[in-house]
Amino acid sequence: MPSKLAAPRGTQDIFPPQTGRWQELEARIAALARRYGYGEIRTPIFESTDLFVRGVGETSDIVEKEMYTFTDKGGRSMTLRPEWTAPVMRAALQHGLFTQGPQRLYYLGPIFRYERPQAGRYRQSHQFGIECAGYAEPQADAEVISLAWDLLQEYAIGGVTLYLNSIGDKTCRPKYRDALRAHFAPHRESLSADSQRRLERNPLRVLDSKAPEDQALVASAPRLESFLCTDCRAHFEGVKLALEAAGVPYTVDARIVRGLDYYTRTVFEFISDALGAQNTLCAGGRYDQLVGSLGGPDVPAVGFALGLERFLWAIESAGTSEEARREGVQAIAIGSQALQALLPLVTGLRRKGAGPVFIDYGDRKLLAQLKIADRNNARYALILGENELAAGSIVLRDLVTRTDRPLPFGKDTLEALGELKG
RNA sequence: GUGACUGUAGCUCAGUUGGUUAGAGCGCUGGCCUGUGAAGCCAGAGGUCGCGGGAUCGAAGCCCGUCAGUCACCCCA
Repeated sequence: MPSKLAAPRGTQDIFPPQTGRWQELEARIAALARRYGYGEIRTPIFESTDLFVRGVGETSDIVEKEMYTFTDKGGRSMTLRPEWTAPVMRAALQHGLFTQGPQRLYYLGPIFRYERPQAGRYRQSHQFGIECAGYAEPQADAEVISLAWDLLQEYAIGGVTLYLNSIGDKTCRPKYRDALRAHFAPHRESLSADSQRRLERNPLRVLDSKAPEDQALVASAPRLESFLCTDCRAHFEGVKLALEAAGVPYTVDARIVRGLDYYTRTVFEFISDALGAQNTLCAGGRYDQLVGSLGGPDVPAVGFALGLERFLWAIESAGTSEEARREGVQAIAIGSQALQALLPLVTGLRRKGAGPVFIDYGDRKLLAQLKIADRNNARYALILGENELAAGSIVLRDLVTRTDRPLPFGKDTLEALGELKG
């Protein structure tokens, strides 16, 4: 393989028919977002490095080791977007959107993270997500979750569980953090190396450790639930109530803590059992402090991000994707004279936009061209050879029923073919 | 960043204890079956056996390194 000219590690080239599946998913996402009243936002693919350091958090893994950072010719430090929320909030803030009341925005596009690729994880991947900004009310949390749920339902993706938790806010979380430290510190030597590191940086993350030696201590750790302040508790109850009203089933899981620093109160993940180790299809939460930390007013907000590669993977393993149907026409000319005569009809059919029109220019025999029609998944073949030219006719062959129908070949042929669709 | 496994034609893979010009299927190109499709027959193109070094009379098979891919860890969409 010419490794020198291969796509960079962790990126992929996408071809037909796979690009068709992407287009279909993107179209359905746009329609769904619109039904919920969300409008699309597009932001630059790179931003000031500082935006992510301040927005996502200095101690997050994204900022610590996963950013694609470069210096531009003006000596500014720039970073390829590793996540959308900070840029979206930056853009809304910059253009004064928050002075106009609550905002419902969705986005769809690539993100970049410098990680070792594996199943369901890439260095360039694509996310769909929404941000609902301006509402502190729990109904907004449920709305966001409900939209994600609907998308999963549309594709009949089974084996998905919604895990829900509240991680408190700036009044109650510090107390819980201290309690966790107090709980783990005496046993720090028996914790896994990773967890010992987590204990210093972000004790909450010890809770979702997978290391077997940590499990006993994790199980006996104090529950965040008992530390939630009354406001957070009320909010969490409100989210549950609104989810029940929306008919969205959930499972409360105290171990959901999320990796980004900006989350407050509600956090959630949609986990699929059809994927590999990277089984989070969609995740998000509330981030009431982010806009303020970017230098804006206090704007409460909630959102999620969904990984499109993982979503397409889940669709594939759910077997929800449809077989490619035969569509369009293969125009077949036998001989250069017939080709010349057929071209206007081909152009006419293409301009009518009824479906794909294929044609082979290679001076091949009928048999060879029918094989090409098969490969193109054409529904019909239009055959023009010497016999037809002499008779002033053209043969329309239905490639599914394998039946021929002669039609007069002339000015009216295009109209006669009007009913051809798929 | 760590670990395990893998790396032979466009794709999927053979290649037997190291031994002469490296194979198959599919795909591609051309031909045949005197113009009717997932077919058959014939022929052809296409490979510095990931790359570099080493030991050997001799390496696609062994040793070392390196790069890439896959999966997993960390972490996350």
